[in-house]
Amino acid sequence: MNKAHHCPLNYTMNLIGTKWKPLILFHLLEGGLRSGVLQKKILGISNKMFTQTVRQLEEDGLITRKIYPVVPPKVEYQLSTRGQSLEAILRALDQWGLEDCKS
Amino acid sequence: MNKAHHCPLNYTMNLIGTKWKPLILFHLLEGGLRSGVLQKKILGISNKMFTQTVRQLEEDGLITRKIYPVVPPKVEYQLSTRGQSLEAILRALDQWGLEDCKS
DNA sequence: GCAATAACTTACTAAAAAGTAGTATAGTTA
DNA sequence: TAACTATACTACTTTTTAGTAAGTTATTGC
Repeated sequence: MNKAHHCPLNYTMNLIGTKWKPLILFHLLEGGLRSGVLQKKILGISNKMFTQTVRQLEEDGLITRKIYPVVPPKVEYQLSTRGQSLEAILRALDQWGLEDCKS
Repeated sequence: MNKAHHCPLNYTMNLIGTKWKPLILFHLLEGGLRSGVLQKKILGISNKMFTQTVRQLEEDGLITRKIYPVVPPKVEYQLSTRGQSLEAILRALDQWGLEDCKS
């Protein structure tokens, strides 16, 4: 918590209110993924934004990063407990978009 | 819909995934508010960002704007039906922040 | 006729987020 | 020994978002 928040919503949005964060979290809902596989699922993301975003998510404790000491590198990301606790919200946001599109 | 979305979540975030939009919507959940009153509730927002954001929300059909032809001006904002449909999500985001803060 | 009012606009600047392209790593395989 | 691999980093530029400060409006009340 590095900023004052008069409203918890504000706090939440500072954590996940960016273009790519919710998308990455969403794609990890079904389980951990290897870095390259996850990145390919996020259509349109640049390589830079991908690593930058997963780094922030890791710093904020929303995902974990497991490094296998092999060559070429192997890295797996998965939701932390804290990240998992966003599941209902992520699915609700997705569902809302799905239904709203119809109109 | 001005952008391609491979995932409805993406669509939703393009609508409300900014610093101020969710906050403004959230403060309208309890009912319509006069412009000045609403703005004072959003601590830290600049006058420019306030009008700019409510304009976008209106364009996107998430809030309505009622103008009373008096002097000095009187304007009231309230959630549209589409905006109301975000209620569960807004409250969930707020609630999540509240509980996450504890840790 | 001049200040006060509430909502809004505009020109300008600053900061944050995102994109592009190139580079590093270090074993493995050809 | 040179290309290949998956992951990540860096410098640089562009785009988007946000902030500051000033101005506009049209009536009311002094």
